[in-house]
Amino acid sequence: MSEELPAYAERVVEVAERIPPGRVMTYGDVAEWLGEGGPRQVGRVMALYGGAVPWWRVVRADGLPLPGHEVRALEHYRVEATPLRLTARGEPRLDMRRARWDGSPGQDGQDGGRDEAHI
DNA sequence: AGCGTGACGAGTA
DNA sequence: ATACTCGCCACGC
Repeated sequence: MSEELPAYAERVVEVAERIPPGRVMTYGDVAEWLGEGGPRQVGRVMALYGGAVPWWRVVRADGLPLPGHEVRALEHYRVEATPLRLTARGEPRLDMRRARWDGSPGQDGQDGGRDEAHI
């Protein structure tokens, strides 16, 4: 059976699928990268069709994991060695400074030279 | 038609 | 760092 999803949704999931392990993209970044729609649109698409793609690599600009899926996301982050940062409250949140992916090739890995302090 | 809500983001206090 | 406000767009009542 062919799942015909909207063209915009298809682009969104394609971008999400193209995000390399250990890296993340914000909803706004995906929208900006596509040049269409906004963060909320991307969020809606992910909420509906995100189950077919690595949804944990698409996060909020705050770097806060999805409420309700924190454990699942953190598990993936631990496996993929995604740069994390501990907040004052002791809650693990993504270190956007290093984990953010701009969609350019060559950044599929971590930055070298920098001391990787993944929690 | 208006109004509220949501897997958002940025600005301001 | 937190809390509040506004802008954004699509969906549902």
